[in-house]
Amino acid sequence: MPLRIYNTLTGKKEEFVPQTPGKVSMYVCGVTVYDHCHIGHARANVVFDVVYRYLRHIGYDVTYVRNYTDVDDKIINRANREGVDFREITERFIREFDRDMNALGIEVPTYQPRATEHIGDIVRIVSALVEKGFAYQAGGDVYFNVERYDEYLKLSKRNLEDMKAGARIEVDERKEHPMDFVLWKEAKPGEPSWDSPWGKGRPGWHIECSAMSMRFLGETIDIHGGGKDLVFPHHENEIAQSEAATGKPFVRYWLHNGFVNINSEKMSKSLGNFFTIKEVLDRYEAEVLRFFLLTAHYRSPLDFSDQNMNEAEAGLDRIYTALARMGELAEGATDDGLDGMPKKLNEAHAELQEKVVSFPERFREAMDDDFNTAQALGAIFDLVRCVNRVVAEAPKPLDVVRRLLSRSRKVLEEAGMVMGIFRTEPRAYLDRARERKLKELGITREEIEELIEERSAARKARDFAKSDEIRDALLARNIVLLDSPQGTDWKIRQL
RNA sequence: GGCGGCGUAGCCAAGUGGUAAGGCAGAGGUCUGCAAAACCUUUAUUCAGCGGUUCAAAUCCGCUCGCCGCCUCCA
Repeated sequence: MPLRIYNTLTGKKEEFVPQTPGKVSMYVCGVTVYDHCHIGHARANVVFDVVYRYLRHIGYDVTYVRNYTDVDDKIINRANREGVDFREITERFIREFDRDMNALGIEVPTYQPRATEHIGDIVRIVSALVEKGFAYQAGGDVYFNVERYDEYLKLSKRNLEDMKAGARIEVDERKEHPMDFVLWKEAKPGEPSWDSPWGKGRPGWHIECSAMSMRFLGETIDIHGGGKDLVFPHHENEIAQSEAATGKPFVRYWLHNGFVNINSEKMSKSLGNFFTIKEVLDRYEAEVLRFFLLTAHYRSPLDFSDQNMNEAEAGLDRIYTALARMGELAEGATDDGLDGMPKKLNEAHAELQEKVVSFPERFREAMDDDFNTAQALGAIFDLVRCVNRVVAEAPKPLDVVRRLLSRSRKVLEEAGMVMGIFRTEPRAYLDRARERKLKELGITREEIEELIEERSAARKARDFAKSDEIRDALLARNIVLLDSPQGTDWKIRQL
């Protein structure tokens, strides 16, 4: 099965065929660096990180560009408000963005250009558009004339007449058509500016992405991604100005991720219903947020709530716990020769063998179907259940079983690499998650272990009243005890 | 007003023509001193509603209801 991708431009899932065999060029619209990132930004970046990882996983050589928009009205406004140079704002939020992305385990793209580093490229494209008659100067501004470009609105599938009818924007008198958009903006006194054939000014919002995409990836690229809210006007305008300038298709596959919602409403700055990445990472492991973001298909809306995050945490915990067991039981075992293994296995073993051997294919099928991470997670849980079953039946497994467990861990970790989860050594993850929660609960590991010791002694003496008293006391503080023949472990109660 | 999307169990969520993955929560069981964890069994004769196409529909078509998004900065 080939990889199939939903293309916003055609409105269909299409087989993915890059223009150069074996190579993929991919551009994703980054953030405007004027404020903290919220989990909507986290989603977009996690989604395209998984796309990037998966494409490489299946053998493509991927060149991935993600920009920083570091000149824009909002940045200037903030700089004015704080009374600082705009670069102070952009530097600060670029650092924050990088820190957030790093925490989320987002791979660093091949190139991370900034708009201000490409003013020359931008001016060249705008000049070409003016020369070709697609753009016109009005005072110190340069506008793109949407009526000259026949295919305008092909991405968002609207038409100019309807847009005019529903327009809520005040129309600038100098525009030839109300929908014309600015390519180059004249600088007001005190604003950051660059020299251009039209005087001092700065780029309009959309042109930078065209310029950087062409600079690093060429005039036609394979994949361009971003949030659904960028379809219009941002990506529509990128297409218009790029294709008008080069006469070539700009992007072959357009990908757009759905929003993160709060109570079914889009999370956004203007509604004020957003959570920053940092806030969320104070409460949850970064992998929990990543896992949560991957529980739904990337194009679907995803509701952020405590309950949903807690469920994601429980799910990830379950997988990590199983991985830890696999690691312990399969220590030193090889995972060779599983396919021709003798049929002397019992039912549970046979099921595990079947599941583990078929897992990579199931995973790939899910991911090939427009990066269906929700389905991929289903396959992961399915395998985890089989593993747990085998482990529950045989605490001291035979060599063949240890080989099955070793392979299980291997295939799960491979899948985890693609999704950017299970990146931590399982015990280390579980310990860290526990420590974080202990702090919240105001109890220490030593305290718990002391009480467990005390309880073990009571149990040995068959003083169950005391034993249960200790257990209940811990439970009241949200510590759950897990007894096993190897001793007593503990975990934090899911709330 | 224009355009687009969504509605699958108590909750989250896959499934786009062949008879409903998975997770969480719930119930019963195994294990346990009792629990917890884990495992086993179980929980949608049915996919918002109504019609239609088809041998066959959650999946295609039409209508109705409800929710959401874009059309203004937005991941």
